[in-house]
Amino acid sequence: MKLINRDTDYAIRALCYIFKHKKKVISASDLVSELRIPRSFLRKILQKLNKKGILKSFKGQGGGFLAAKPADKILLVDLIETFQGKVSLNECFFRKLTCPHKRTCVLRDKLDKIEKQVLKELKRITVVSLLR
Amino acid sequence: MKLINRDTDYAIRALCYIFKHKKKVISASDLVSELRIPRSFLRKILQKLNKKGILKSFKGQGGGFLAAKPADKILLVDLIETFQGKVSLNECFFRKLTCPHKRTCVLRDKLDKIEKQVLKELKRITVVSLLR
DNA sequence: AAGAATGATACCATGTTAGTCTCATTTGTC
DNA sequence: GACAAATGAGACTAACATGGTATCATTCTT
Ligand code: FES
Ligand code: FES
Repeated sequence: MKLINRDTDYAIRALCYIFKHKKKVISASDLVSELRIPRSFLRKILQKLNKKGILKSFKGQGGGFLAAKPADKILLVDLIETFQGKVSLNECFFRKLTCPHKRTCVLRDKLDKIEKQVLKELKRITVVSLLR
Repeated sequence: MKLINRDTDYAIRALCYIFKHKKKVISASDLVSELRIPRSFLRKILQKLNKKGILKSFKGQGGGFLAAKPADKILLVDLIETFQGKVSLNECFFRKLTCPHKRTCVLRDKLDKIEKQVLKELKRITVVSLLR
């Protein structure tokens, strides 16, 4: 049961590197040799970060990526949702249909509470807070 | 990202049924027709609960299962760990080896804190609290 | 001895995760 | 303009996890 999968993890590392070299345009190649992440995989991740407006991309020779917003505006929870979908700890299994107990289910209630706590914490973690 | 998988979910339903019919020995067949869980799958789950000392089993004609301890002594977290392994939200991916940053990693620190909170909550939920 | 139950365990189908590959497009430099 | 260096888009794949099935052995009651 992992809160963070590999895509998210790599995204975090890439972002940290990019923020540590602010102002310079960083290419996928730079990141590959620095972070030792498989090239194609990393490229997919960078593209996604670009689409989400977290990075800005520049094509062509000398191109690469720049941060599109300040590090303290990038929340961990946004990265998680970008690569793993909504944080949802409390999906009910009942026959794959909408669960008939949804309104009254005690377990659902309790897990919802836990989810809210986790979400609150995840929203407090930004890329700045990971830069050490 | 689910906190509870299908095995655990089924285990909870089975336990609730068993506790609602305390004293009677409940066979897998009873549970199958009541809960509409695939027979073989449910049997595997019941066996595991037995091995873990949460249920007591009786073989032979008229056999089945009884709760081995009171409902308020069965913690949700125990069920989760029985079927899904230790709750561990903060596994680091770094090259599948022990991570060189383990001591200093800021992210690890923050996720550890979240994990502790979740664990604390999960320990407060028992089967009693799910019986409504 | 027969039948009803669980114990143990191997097997299988499907979905998810992590990763690869190819080709198209854009851009800077000569 | 040609070419090389970069990203964009998206199909494809290998390995693993999840959810479920099937089989045979063992035990217990009658
Ligand atoms: S059983 Fe469906 S929401 Fe709880
Ligand atoms: S990078 Fe390995 S524990 Fe954080």
